[in-house]
Amino acid sequence: MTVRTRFAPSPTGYMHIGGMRTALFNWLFAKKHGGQFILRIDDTDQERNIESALNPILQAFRWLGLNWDEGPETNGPCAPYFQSQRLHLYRAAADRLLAEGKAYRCFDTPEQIQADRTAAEKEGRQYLNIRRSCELSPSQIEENLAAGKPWVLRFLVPREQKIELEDAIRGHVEWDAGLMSDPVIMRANGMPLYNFATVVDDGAMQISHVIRAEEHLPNTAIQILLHQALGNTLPIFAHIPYVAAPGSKEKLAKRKLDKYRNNPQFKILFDFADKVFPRIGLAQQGGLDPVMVEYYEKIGFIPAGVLNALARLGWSLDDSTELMSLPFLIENFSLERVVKAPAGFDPEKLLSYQAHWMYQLPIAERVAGCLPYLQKAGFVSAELSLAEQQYVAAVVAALNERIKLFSDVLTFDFFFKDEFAANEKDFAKIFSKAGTKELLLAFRPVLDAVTEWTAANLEAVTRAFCDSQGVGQGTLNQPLRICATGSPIGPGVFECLVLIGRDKTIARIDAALVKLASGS
RNA sequence: GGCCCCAUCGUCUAGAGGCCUAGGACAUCGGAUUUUCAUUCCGGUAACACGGGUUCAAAUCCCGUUGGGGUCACCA
Repeated sequence: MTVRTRFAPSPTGYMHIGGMRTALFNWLFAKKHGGQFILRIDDTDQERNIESALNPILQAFRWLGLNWDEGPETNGPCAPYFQSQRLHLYRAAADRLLAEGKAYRCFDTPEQIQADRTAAEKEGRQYLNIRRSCELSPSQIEENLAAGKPWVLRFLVPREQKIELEDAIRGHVEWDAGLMSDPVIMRANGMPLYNFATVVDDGAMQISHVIRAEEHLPNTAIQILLHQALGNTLPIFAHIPYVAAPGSKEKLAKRKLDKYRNNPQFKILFDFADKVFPRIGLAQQGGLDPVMVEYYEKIGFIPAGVLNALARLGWSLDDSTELMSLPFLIENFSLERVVKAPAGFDPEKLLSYQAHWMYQLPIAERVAGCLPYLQKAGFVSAELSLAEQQYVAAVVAALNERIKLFSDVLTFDFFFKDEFAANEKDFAKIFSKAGTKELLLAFRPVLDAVTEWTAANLEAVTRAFCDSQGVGQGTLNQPLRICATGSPIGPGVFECLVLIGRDKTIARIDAALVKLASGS
């Protein structure tokens, strides 16, 4: 059997990070078994269909490097892959069910249905369709149709049946069809409903494994019935746990975003957004938030980090393997090792995977990743000169593991800005020590006399000076750093001085000395 | 509320009856290296929801309780 999996997003304008995890599992399973991964667009609900809402979804797949074998743009043997272009298939299947008496035209108005529901609730019994329309004679139906009375097509649930499922992850699950109401499969406007379109397409596209989040488990009962009615071979179902909000068991949902802002684990991601997006010209965070895959791309994560974190959400290889590349995942992924309980999304763990994979990235790629941030922030020109290119490369190399996200380069803006203000608190703290100001003052001419402006020489000069003054080197290094960079953190102080350059360094120290003279 | 699912450190997880004095990772707390920061290295704190069974033996099997969650549309 050829393994064929699919992911069927609705074009909502963004790619949900939890949905991405589901897509990843589908993709990995298909790749692992040499099968195909299909992208199918569920765009049957016109109201939910936003113009150009598909692109962010495709972009998320492209960014992470998850290619689809069949789907939009690539097409394939089961084209088209947009459900809105497959209506004839749903209608044909619906006609068949109607002709075979497995579905019926329901003329009940929505108000009537609602009244039935309310009545059932009042009496404390489970609501089931009253199936009035099934009592209609053929001539009465003809009359209704001729009169243009609106109707929907409902699937006639075989109520005497028990539905059994052997889920690849959950094991045996069963339902009593006698408790299920007849689902609408075609709308009044002739559009199919999700459960029906899904079954028709999964059948037509010969999907072998339906891997999806567990919130679809209740749908599965109906879908199994529908598959049976249509005479389809049942796919294997695998219901993976949903992705929960950090530190909770609740499904991660975009509409709960406001609540997440106060979530301590989630906070770091919102903080990144607040810090970075305004600096790269994205007002209102560019409409991006940590529920969306786009957020991670725009804030400067790399695919390997995100992929590793996603893979470990509800899945593990063994008792110790944490760091996994995409090729490694393909080789080792299995449904058997998917856990059953919901997995809380953990931004901190994501960050640790990110840090690891970022450091694996060749320096040239790290530079390439950082550049757009510097350009958008206006620190380097859009048309990069060779000198700029080399300077950025030198800075990124010096920053080394201090860059975890590409956008982290903006934290070290003192390498790029002419003007900066030292952090008052750090500045005051460093110069609060008696003699520090005087030491720097005495060092100023020594620095001026330095001819060879290299890290090694600067260190040697500084060391000699400190020895002559009878103080430890650290006593001078920190004042030097805060004056030259404005920040108490960063690469080695001499590396910083070299990158900043002689003129700027001396100018900055002079500015600090003026400030100290007037201040205290 | 009906139906369904789930339950091991704060978090992600290992654990298929004896290898469990419950392992790893992230976070956290020390300590060493780095005269900043980050990295790296060592070490510590920290969990089987509860109650009954079954068994010589249960985190692991069964039942119940509690708790959490999903889903109940002419959304997907």
